[in-house]
Amino acid sequence: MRASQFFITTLKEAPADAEVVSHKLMMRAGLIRRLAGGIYTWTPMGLRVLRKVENIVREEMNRAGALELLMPAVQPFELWEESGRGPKYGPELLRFKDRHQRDFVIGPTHEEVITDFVRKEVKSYRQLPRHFYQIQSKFRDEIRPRFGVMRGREFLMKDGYSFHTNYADLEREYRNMYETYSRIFTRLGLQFRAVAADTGSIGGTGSHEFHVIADTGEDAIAYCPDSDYAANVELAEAVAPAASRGAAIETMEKKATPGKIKCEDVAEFLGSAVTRTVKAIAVIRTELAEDAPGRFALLLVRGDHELNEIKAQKVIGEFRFAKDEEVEAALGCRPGYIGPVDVGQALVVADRTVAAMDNFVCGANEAGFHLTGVNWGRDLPEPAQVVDLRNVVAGDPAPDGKGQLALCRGIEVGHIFQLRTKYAEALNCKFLDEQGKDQIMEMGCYGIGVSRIVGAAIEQGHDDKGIIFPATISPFEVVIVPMGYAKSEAVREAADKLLAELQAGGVDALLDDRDERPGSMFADWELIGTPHRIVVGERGLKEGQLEYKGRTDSEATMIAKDGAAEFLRQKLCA
RNA sequence: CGGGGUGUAGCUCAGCCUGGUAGAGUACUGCGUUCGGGACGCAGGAGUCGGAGGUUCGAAUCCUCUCACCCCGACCA
Repeated sequence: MRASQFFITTLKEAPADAEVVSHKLMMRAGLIRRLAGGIYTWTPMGLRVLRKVENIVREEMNRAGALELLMPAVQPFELWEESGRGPKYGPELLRFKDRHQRDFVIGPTHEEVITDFVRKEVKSYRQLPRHFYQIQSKFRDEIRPRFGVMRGREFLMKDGYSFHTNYADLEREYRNMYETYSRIFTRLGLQFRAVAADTGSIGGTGSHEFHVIADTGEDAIAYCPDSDYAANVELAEAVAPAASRGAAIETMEKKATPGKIKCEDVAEFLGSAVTRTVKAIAVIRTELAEDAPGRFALLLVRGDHELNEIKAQKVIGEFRFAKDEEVEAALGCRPGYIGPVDVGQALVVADRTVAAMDNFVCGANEAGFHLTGVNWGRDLPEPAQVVDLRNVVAGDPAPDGKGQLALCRGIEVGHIFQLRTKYAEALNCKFLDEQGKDQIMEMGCYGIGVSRIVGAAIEQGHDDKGIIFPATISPFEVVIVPMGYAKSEAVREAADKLLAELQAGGVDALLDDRDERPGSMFADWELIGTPHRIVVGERGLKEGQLEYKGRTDSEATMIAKDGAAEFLRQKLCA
């Protein structure tokens, strides 16, 4: 490829709406351009990267025995009604009507469509197991698209679905995919970690997420440095404290704490520790009738802990945070000074840590006052439920008992699920077994965020000059930068010859024959992140030499002109 | 959806408070000089000042409404 025949649009400054490095650099390097919120055009430069990622994914999926197919982006809404997922998926589904007023959606995922396909095409145990996948644009009407391609509304995804006669075989394929994903992310040159995950709205049981480790990641991951335990914080269990509750030595007292709402402030004001305070979060359980007792509930976590809403939901069902008026109606006090003492009909659910506390501080249900020296059993009834309600924090004991948890952040680039029979049952996807009996199929599903990987790779590989792409996904593997291509016959000849040699050897090379000043060309290619650069100049040519510099090398090195193509081929194999 | 902020040239932003001829840098076009680390000079094209309504002799500037985008909280590859 020659730059004059390609399309290069770099920017000196990133658009103001780009927040994270990968988004800024993708804009600056001209990989993507925004069309609307969370919707991007991939330029020829960006598309090269996307295609390379896609092809690695494809190769490994094929190698693992999965079969590629392509399903429509547009799906009849009927299928979503049949699976029962229509109402649940809700506003994220982009719905529309065709000219006959029939309901359609732009697919956010394809469990329904693939299950419909398989239920129609696969009738016998002899046709199983089967794993189909596709690489296709998805659309999810995200509440808040951001970070460019990392959380777009339209994005490229590899989604695979496997079908089995029994659970053991599903587990086998699940392990196969676990291995395959590990291979894919390794080939992509990413530093990643597989973590146990919540199964979210897709449902099912076993599930792992694959995270690219990056500080800008949207997910928090808890892991144990001393074992292989790793889980999304959404899921990571906060185990019950080892120490049991102490004796009720203090008497309960009401203390004025004017203007002190946050637990830290209250603790400081009272000369106590935050770890002795209890935070009460008022919620409304929306599944219960308006006047049902316990519809209004108080969730208690220690002052320095954070409520885990997913865990809470598993215990008390669907809920939302109570409005100020609702809190006042139930407790006679606005949020800020609420607590679990004397709460009438309200359901009190305590985190395990809170249940083990003694002589603690909490709100007095009276504006401007807190209670100190509060003790379970003496000053208030034992909590109705004692459960794991909070996010784990660094230093918590690991649930596997093998040390302490540490936290890091990650970008979710892959997710594998054991769906079991959830969709097969809803959509009546059956096969005939050896005995000629109808059986529901076991299903697995496996996703990779192809476009997100590009962003994640940049989050992990960049410096102050720009992107540092692994050679496997760089838009070009080698860039040839001639000094005075238009002026010098010798330079032109040498550059053309090297390009031809590299191309003949299957190297993805670009010759920058633009009539630009050297500085701009260097800056452009460092921004774009190509891993290998050859400078062709009259100076070196006189000695029969070219100049080589790897993207992360601090110094350039001179290499023999005649061996340059071979030299680069070896660099690329290394 | 709730809370905060921003909309002026492709991009980054000034001008707005205190109303009076729409600006700079960068990018782009032409010419010349330059040419191994984002060159320089001259000339040029480019903006219904997000949109609508209002106040005013006069609105980018003040008021109202609207739309879009960004940031902080509930989703997911």
